Amino acid sequence: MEELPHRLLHAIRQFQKLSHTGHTMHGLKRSEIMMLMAIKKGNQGKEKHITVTDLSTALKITSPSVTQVINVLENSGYVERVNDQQDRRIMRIVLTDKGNDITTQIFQRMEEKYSNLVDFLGEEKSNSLIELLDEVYSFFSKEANRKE
Amino acid sequence: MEELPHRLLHAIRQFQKLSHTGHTMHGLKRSEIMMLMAIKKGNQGKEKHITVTDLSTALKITSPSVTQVINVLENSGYVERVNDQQDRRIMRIVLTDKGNDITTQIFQRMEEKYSNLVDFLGEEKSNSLIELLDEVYSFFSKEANRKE
DNA sequence: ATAATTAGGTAGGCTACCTAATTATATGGA
DNA sequence: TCCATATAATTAGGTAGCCTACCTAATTAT
Repeated sequence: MEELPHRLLHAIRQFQKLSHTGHTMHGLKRSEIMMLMAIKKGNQGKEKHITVTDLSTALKITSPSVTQVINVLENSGYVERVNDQQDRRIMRIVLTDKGNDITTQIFQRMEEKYSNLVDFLGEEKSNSLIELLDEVYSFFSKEANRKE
Repeated sequence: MEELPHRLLHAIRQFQKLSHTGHTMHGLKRSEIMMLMAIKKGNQGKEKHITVTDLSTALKITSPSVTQVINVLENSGYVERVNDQQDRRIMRIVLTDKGNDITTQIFQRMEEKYSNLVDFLGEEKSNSLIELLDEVYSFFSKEANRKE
């Protein structure tokens, strides 16, 4: 039996390779899907629509990266940019009807996919996994900061 | 409290973002480090050195991708290509002394890093995590195959 | 007024992959 | 023995998803 740290390294590496599979639908790329979900989530039940900066924070990518994805989604007619009236530097990102429809479908499919995973793992294990992933995330985030 | 599937999705997404941080040292890229480790591991205690095809399988990337990384490592003097005598189509990849030294250091640092993680989590949780990551991996692999 | 900051955008580059086509070699069967 | 096919690796070119460096416009603080 290999040592624990090596087995952990291997399991993590293997798991992280998954990020490049799946998550494409309706001809949208993974990054676009994540953006649409963040926009819908950010706008839910709020009177003010989400901004580029908020999206950058939510998705943990830089604002130029947000801009690029929004450009694609705007050209495809899924979102619109609306100038804020109070602060004219701010762009608020709004889903079009078409964008809203597709994002609703995306949420449904994601819900389905991850519900299946929860069924597969069981509720207890799913909760442990969330907890463990958070712990590892904070461990590596701390480590990354320490090395700056 | 949000629903379990959504929390799981979020935890997984967040965790997978980690793959783009860390893992660079000695001016080597993540892909190059992974390649060096695979070469050293593949050559350990074997009379025949590892091939491009073996590396492709081990790292789960295509053989053209292996070739590219090997080119960089060869130009930097970390590895050498050696023609197989029995089958001259085959290239065997060998670490140079310089390559071996650096890979030994890489293994040490990885060992240290993941030992720290194991210490942080504790042995029991580390084992659970490995098990859970494997389960999720097999779940999504199955799903990806099903959709082909 | 002016300095500093904030929000967002543009241009260009990088990593880590990929697919398709090509070259070189090996091998099983007519 | 020759050929068709298979296999190993490489070459050529592309893509997704980020990044940095820098810019303008607008706001806030002095």
